[in-house]
Amino acid sequence: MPELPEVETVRRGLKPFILNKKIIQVLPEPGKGFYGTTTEVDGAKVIDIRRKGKALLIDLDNGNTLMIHLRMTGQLIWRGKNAKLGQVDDAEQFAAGHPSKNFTSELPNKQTRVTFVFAEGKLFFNDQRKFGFVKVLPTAEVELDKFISELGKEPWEMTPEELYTKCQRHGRSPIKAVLLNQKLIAGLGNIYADESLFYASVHPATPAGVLTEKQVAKILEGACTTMNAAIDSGGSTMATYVRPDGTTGDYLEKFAQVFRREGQKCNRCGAIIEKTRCAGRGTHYCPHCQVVSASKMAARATESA
DNA sequence: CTAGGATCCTGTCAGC
DNA sequence: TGCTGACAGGATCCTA
Repeated sequence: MPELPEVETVRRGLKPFILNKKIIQVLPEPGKGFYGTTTEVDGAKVIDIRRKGKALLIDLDNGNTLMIHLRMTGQLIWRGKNAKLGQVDDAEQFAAGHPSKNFTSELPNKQTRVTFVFAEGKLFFNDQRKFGFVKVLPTAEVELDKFISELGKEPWEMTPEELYTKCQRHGRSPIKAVLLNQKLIAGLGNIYADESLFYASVHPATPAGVLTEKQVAKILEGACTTMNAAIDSGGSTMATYVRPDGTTGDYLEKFAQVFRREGQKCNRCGAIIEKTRCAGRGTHYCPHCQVVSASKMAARATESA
């Protein structure tokens, strides 16, 4: 799950709990995604929490930074020392990232990769698959990290012209593949790529090179709009995972127009949303609203002939 | 250089 | 019930 809005939600949500607090001890599970030594972390105070694309950066007062990437199934869960299990208590608990029952179950568990012990509580880094990681870096060298240094601009930092140029350069790639490439544009994952393309009424398989500047601008607008909406609604957190009646759900229900809505009606035109495979990923779209541009142009040519 | 596919890992779900 | 294969909210590595 964790795309830019979820990582931003983690950043904002963790701040009140760990900013200016001391990590008494870090407890990594051996071989499970902690790169560094515990002595680089133990006893250090958190002085800032930043985000670059989908990477979370926790700056420490000893000159080191914890770079955390949640990848597909990572989660960060704060349990205050007075937290009561199963109780949604914003003052004592915070959970965000890949939504799962870990949000409300006892921790650490089998999926816990790293535990950060504070006097005020514990921060758990959980990951169902082992794709996520925590890496200790000198703060001064964060920008040199390969992932960070090659990261593209975030949608709101980018002009439509810039994205259009990238689309031209990768003209034969489906537009969805361009949107998923963090080196070209940072922060979009499978959900927001699909949602942005729905917003712009562009078919995910459209070769990036055939898109007009206007279409690219609309896609960029869609990325900004859908991700901002997700950040505003809290992304995937415990609050959006646990419904008021105590059952669990998915924050996607609140705003997704196409993602995981295959077989349901398009909110715009009523057609049935379809799911296919594009750029190696499950891809959702409305077959009526989102038509491949190339075929659109061909149809127009036929009409005028 | 770009484009496409395999791959890392564990869990879940659909279909026998 | 148990087995099997597909596939998953990400990114990298390898090949052509």
